[in-house]
This record gives sequence, C-alpha cells and structure tokens, in this order.
Amino acid sequence: MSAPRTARARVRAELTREIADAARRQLAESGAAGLSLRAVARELGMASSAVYRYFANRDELLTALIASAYDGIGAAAEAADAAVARGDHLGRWRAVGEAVRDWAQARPHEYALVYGSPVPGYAAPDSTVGPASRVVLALGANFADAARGGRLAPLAVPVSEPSGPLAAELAALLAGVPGGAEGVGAAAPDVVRRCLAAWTQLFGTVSFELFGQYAMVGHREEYVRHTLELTGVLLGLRAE
Amino acid sequence: MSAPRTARARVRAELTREIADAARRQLAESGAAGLSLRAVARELGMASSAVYRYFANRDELLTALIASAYDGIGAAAEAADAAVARGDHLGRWRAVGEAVRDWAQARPHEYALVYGSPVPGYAAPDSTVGPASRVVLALGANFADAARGGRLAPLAVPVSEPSGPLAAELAALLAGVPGGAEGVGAAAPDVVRRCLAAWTQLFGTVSFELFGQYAMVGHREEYVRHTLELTGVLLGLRAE
DNA sequence: CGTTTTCGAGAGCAGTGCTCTCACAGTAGA
DNA sequence: TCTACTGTGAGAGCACTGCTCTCGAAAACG
Repeated sequence: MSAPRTARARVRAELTREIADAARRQLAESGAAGLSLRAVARELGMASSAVYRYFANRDELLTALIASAYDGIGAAAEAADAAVARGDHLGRWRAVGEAVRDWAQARPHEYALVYGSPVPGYAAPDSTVGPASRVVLALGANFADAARGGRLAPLAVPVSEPSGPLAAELAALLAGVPGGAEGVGAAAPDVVRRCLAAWTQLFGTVSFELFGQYAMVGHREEYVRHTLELTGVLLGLRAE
Repeated sequence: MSAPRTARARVRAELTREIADAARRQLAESGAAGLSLRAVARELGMASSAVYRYFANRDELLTALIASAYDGIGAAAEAADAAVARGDHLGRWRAVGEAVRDWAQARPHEYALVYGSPVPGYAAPDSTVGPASRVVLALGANFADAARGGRLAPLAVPVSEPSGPLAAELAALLAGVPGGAEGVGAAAPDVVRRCLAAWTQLFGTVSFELFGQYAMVGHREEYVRHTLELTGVLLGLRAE
C-alpha cells in the first residue's frame, strides 16, 4: 500500500476503490447473492469486462468487501472499548457489545457477509484472519485485564475446568491478545473459555436479532441489552 | 395433506416430493445460492418449465426446504430431549445441544439455509414459524420443568431482573411451551430469559463452529461440548 | 523514437430464473 | 359415452448473469 508513483498506478488505485465502493452500495441493496459485477460496471459507466482488470472474479471482489467489513466491525469494537475506563470491565463489555450490534444493524448485509452463511464455493483467504480477530481480541483484552487485576469474579457455580490438550491450547491463545498472558498465570484456560463464550453469545445474539429469530420478542432492543448484561455478569465481569 | 383421491393428484404429490428431494440433494452439494431449478429439472428428466407447475418460483422451493430443515432439526432436538430422564436437566440440555450440533454438522447447507444469512429478497412465510420454534420450545420445557420442580439453581451472582413490559412479555412467552407456565409463577421472566440465552448460545456456538469462526481452536468438538456444558451450568441447570 | 505493458470496449459462450404458447392427456359433467 | 374443461409437459424466448477472448488505443519505459 505504498504511494502510487505513476499516474496510471494512482488512477488504478482510485478506480479499484470506486469499484469496491459501488459494490458495497449494491451489496446494501441486494445482498451478497445479488451482487452483480455487470451492475457495478454499469453504475461506473464502464464495460463489464473492464472490471476484470481490477478484480479477477466475483470472489475476489467479495474478499475485498469481507476484509473491509471485518475491519469496520473490529474498529468499532476497539473504539468502543477504548472509550470506557480500563477498570470498568462490565462497562467495556457492554460498550463493545452495543458497538457490534449497532454496526450490524446499520449494515445488515455487510454483517451477514462475514457472520452469516459462508458463500458457497468460497473460502476466505488468510488475509482475512487478522481483521476477523479484532473483536475477539478486544474482548480478550478486557477479560485478561480483569484477571490480571484480580477483578474477574470466580464462577459462582462449580463448573469443570477445561483440561488436557484443550486447556493448553486455550491458554496458548492468550499470547495473542493485547497485554498477553503475563499476570494471568494458571487461570489462563478459564479466562480464555469465558472470553470465547462471551464472544459467541454476543454474535449469536446480534445474528439472531438481525436474522429474525427473535420475532417472538417485541421489545427487542431492550432484550438484547439485557441479555448482553446478563452474559457479562455471569461470566464474571464487574463494573468499577 | 389429505389422501389424494384422483390418480392425477397422487402423481402430483409424488412429483412435488421428488422435486423437493432433488433440490435438497443439490443444496447439499452447491449450497442455497447454487440451487438451480433447471438443474433440478435436468436431474428429474423434465423440462425446466414443467417444474414451475409444482413450485411457482425458486423462493417457493426454498420455503419448502426451509420448512423441512426446521422440522428436521426440531425433531432431532425433541427426540434427544425425550431420551433423557426428565429430572436430569443438565443432561437434557446437553443432549439437545449435541443433537442440534450433530444435525448441523451432517447437513451444513440445510443448517445454513435456516440459521445463516437470510436469502436476500426472501421473507419466511408464517408457515415456517411453527417448525422454527420447536428447538427453543424443547429447551423451554426443560427450563420450565426445572423451575417447577424447584431445581433451577438461582443465579449465583446479582443480576438485575428483566422489568416492566419486557418482563411481562417474557412471562407471556412461557404459555407457549409444553407444560405451560403453571407452577413457575413469578419466576417466569427469569426462566424465559435463561432459556433464550441458552438457545442463543447454542446456535451461536453451532454456527461459529460450522462457519469457521473457531479456526483458532484445534480441539473443536471437545471445546464445543465443554462450552455448552458451561452455559448450561451457568444458567442454573443441574444433573439429577 | 520504438517497444512493451496496461487498459477499455465489444462480441460471444454457457448458464440462470421465468414467461408464454401450444399440444396432449386425465377428469368431470351432460 | 361424448364433450368440455383443466392440469400438465415441452419448447422457444427474454433478460440477465459470470467470465473469456480479441483488438485497438494509450500510457510507460528504455
């Protein structure tokens, strides 16, 4: 992503972005399955075949949109987390949850693109795993901070700890989160499983709301807020 | 669904089923977006236009597949629940969870059709809400049974109860579960919110596993089992 | 300057959902 | 039983899709 040196390279980068933008607009209207390279070309007033100079095929265009969606949702989560006092772990969780939820509500098709059914015959390339983990890493930092400060409440009911290779594997994941595993010690597998559970609950809730599974609940927004709070508390997060 | 009286009606019902079966087969191979009416027609050796005598359009065919998927997953959940001792509430939860997970793993595309992104421009008709609620109703029966028997452990941490109209609405939902709200009393909103949280966590977990979000976890099946157990215990379910 | 690379446009292929028309076969009423 | 009706299958056709190929022009490079 260095600065384009020739005029040609500059206009190429610009056009690439314009195509992606038009595709995103069209995605918002018709969804992933309705995304048409020809329609994108029409909107930009160019021949459909010319688009193939910039994206080799539809999947490559989808990949660009997927990466940008992961980045957008990850940035929203990180910003929300950063805006809350470091020690208010429940507040940080709530903030990240609301941010993810609001982002999804504002861009349902982009959200569905990354957290809905995988596009058939399409495998996300490795370049998307980095952006894809930003949200869970933000959640993980919160849990790790709480554990480090001794402020992660013990699970109030007897639950078997993860054991054996699974425990080792979970503990190893902590090395990837900002702040790392220092100061967490033997609690690492427990901290990571709580984080993954929270992460799963968050996206399960957001998806269910967005995809219409909560049709039986009338006060949906209030319900979502309430259930996220419940999850955070049950998993040991506390306010300052 | 009465018995067809004329020969024509009989062969019509049969062909309708055959078309749906062929579509399901094709769905398993190419996913929802790759489901082609023409390919279905080819497989059955008939003209593509003839299929339209049985399903007005692609969406109607999809609706049939969606309904049958909901029914299949609901039946699997109910059967799993019924096979466990009524008083073993944690065991019932575990059984339903595993059943849903196994069903999804065996038929990923059918699962994605109902719990993945909604097909764009397609709205599920009312005829699918019945089958769609079978799983959550099975879970609800378990929670309600536990509450009735005084065996739903109180949440071990202070969590604000749902209040106001949301609480009333949650309580009202209990009327729909097998066994009803009798004997649950004032705990109804709490029981329902726990059930919905469990339901969300279950499908969040199954979807994340199926859609590849757990790529960082190597011992995935063990992890899924562990996290479902954790959820059940945290939400107050106990073994006999 | 000439050569090479890059790019846009157009035609074309194979496939899609869906509609329309037309001929035929099964059904029901006189 | 004959007739009118209705359900059904086949075929042609429309507008659309992703994608490939070729060709001429323009920009970049030596």
